Amino acid sequence: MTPPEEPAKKACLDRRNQVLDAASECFCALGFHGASIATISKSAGMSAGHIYHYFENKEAIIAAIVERDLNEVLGIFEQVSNAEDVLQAFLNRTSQGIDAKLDRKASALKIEVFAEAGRNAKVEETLLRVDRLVSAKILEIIQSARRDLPPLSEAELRARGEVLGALFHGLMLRSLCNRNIDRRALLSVLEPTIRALMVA
Amino acid sequence: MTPPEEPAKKACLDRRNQVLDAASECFCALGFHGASIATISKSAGMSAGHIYHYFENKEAIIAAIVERDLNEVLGIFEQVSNAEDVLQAFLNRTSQGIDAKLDRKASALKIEVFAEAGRNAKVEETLLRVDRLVSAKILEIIQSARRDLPPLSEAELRARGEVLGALFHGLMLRSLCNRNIDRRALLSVLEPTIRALMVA
Amino acid sequence: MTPPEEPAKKACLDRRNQVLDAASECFCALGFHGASIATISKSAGMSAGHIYHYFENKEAIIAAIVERDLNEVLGIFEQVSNAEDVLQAFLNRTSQGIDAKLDRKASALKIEVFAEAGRNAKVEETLLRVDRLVSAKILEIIQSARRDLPPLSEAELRARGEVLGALFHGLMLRSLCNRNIDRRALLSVLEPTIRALMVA
Amino acid sequence: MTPPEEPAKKACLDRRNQVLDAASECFCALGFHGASIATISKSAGMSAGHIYHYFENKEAIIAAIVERDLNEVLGIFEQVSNAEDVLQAFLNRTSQGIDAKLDRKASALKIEVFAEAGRNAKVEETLLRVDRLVSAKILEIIQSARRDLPPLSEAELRARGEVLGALFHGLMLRSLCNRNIDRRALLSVLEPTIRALMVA
DNA sequence: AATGAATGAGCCTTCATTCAT
DNA sequence: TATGAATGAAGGCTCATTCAT
Repeated sequence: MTPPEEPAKKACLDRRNQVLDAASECFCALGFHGASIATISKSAGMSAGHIYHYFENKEAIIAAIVERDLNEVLGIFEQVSNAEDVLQAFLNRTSQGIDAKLDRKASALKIEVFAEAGRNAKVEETLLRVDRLVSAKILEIIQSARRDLPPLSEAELRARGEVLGALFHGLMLRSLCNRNIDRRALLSVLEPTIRALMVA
Repeated sequence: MTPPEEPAKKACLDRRNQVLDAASECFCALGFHGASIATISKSAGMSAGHIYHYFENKEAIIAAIVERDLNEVLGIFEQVSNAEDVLQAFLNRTSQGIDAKLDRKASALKIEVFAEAGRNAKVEETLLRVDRLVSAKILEIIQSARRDLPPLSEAELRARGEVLGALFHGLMLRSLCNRNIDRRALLSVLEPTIRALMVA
Repeated sequence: MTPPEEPAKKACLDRRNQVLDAASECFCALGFHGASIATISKSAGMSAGHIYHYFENKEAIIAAIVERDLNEVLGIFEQVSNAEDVLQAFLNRTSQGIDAKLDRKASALKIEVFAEAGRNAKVEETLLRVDRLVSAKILEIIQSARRDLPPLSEAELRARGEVLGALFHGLMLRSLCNRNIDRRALLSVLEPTIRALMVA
Repeated sequence: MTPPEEPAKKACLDRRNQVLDAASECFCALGFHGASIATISKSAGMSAGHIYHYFENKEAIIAAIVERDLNEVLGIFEQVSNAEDVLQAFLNRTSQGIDAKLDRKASALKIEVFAEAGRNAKVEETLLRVDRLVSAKILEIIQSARRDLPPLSEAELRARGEVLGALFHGLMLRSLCNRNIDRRALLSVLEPTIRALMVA
């Protein structure tokens, strides 16, 4: 009922983030439905009722987390996109990307987001919105990497973007199936694959 | 009056599958938490209480569905693995694979499974067990496709398997982000990528 | 979620009425907001959750009570309307009408209904719907009593109906203000007033 | 710097009335339970916490409003009672009385008060206390109007007062049932009725 | 005087599960 | 085998009220 005002005070924002951090952790461990407001409030060191001073409802907490996480991803792609040699920048980031995707906790939360998007319009909207931005960035990156190559058809360009996306998204799911993925070997397989998808 | 054992058992199994089918549909549309036993029972044309004659609890229904779905996947890979020309068989299946992954409802359920695995030991066990089998099949397939090529190191082989897996798993997530994926273009990008991962 | 089916069983209807009776009592004593579902369920000898097998929600309980009470009133006016000498029948009922209105418990509940109608669309709808029927009956009664008199204009007829209605409705409020109303004296004042409103 | 006592007290009273006005409006629109302290404080342009500097609790706000409203009514009857020709004065006020009673918002609040009186001792006490005063005034008015007529028995006098009271109280309830009451026709029916109750 | 962060109790509602029939 | 009445434990959320500032 009391959504935070525009020029919210720092203390207020801190408290808000405190909720977000606690909720993130709880959602990771228990899922969106498994983590109750009571759980989160306990983890955030705050009464359950007070959480509603910072968020309209549980869904809004989820949406805020989703927004935060997705924007982080968006930031990374923007960095890559701004690099001199985008292909190289992309490949350089890949290693860190792998580490991120293979972090089971983090992946579990991301997967939760995808699952939630199927039933929660607000989450879906956020997911789609940010994904559109990220996808656009990826297409930019591919085109930028192919500066000296003949341009691709729109359809092919988009398809390559989707496959690249699938590759990284898919690693999250793999991390949940296999705890012992060999990062080094993975990287050595991923690199030529990415290179091929971008500049072949 | 009572029919002999065998048919009775069959009727029982049919009834069980009836629940599983109904539950599958409900879970697809509503998620594991969104679909209540009442919902499922209504959809299965059976009283809520009676469902407990066939399943110990809701978790068991989920586990059974996961088991069934994963075994289906396993079956597909076994078929491919038994083909004359495995690479070609794999590529042939890819088109159908794409259709399956881009079915948003079905993907939503699969994703739900992954999310659930993080909190539900039984589901995780099933997921890991079947995934181990599927992964092994994939490795077989790769090796079979490379019959005339120098063998890969264990690590590289596994990594290629993971990347192939990520590719397909990832498509499910992509389907949730983008409703308008161009199947044909996707296939034309996927084919050389898969080929490269298997026989390059 | 489980609204009662059309051919509901008797036991089920009994149980439903059991809730209605308990709720009526609780609402009388505590008001619609003061009486919680827990209170009602305790008073009905039933778990709180089970109440939702008979009513979609608390509002539906309120609506059912309102409906039941108002229909009772409607029935009385229908009886009067069907009498040989409606004026006399009306006057005869007046005494019982007074008793009903001066029953503080019953009046408190009715007043609660009026108050609730201001904020609860479903209750308002029920109140208005039944009141329309009752009002129409009253107009019929007046006209019937004036069979041998010159007809009234539509406006005057309606106004007389409203004043008659106000008289009885108002008694409920009076009963809440004054515990010691002299029924006999009241009747002797009411009778000529009603007579004048109907046949003067 | 601090202003002298008197004005300070006045400012305090003003602030108090500011709360009362805001609360009145909120209660009209939302009912006693529907209007939260937060709602009221927002409407009063004051923090929720600060309201507790002026009122012990929500109940006290309700009681104060009831007191204020009832005293207004009392004032009106006192004016009538002091008029030269009380019957005429009463009839003159009737038109305004009708307007007041047919104001649905205002009536809803009054009804709310009656409902609340059933559960809230403080409200009931106020209601009864003021009603006693008002009733006494009405009896005075009747007697004064009958100056040249034979006196009524105590019981009959009181009964006439109750019926007059019921008439006006009842109009509030009628206004909630029927939005389209014809004021003019109502007045023309009410006038002879009142006249009869007072001087017949 | 004034704020608004903070609490905690309580409310309505849902749902997995059990059990008498 | 089959039903559905019944329970009880949460869960999300609201709100009167308090208190440090």
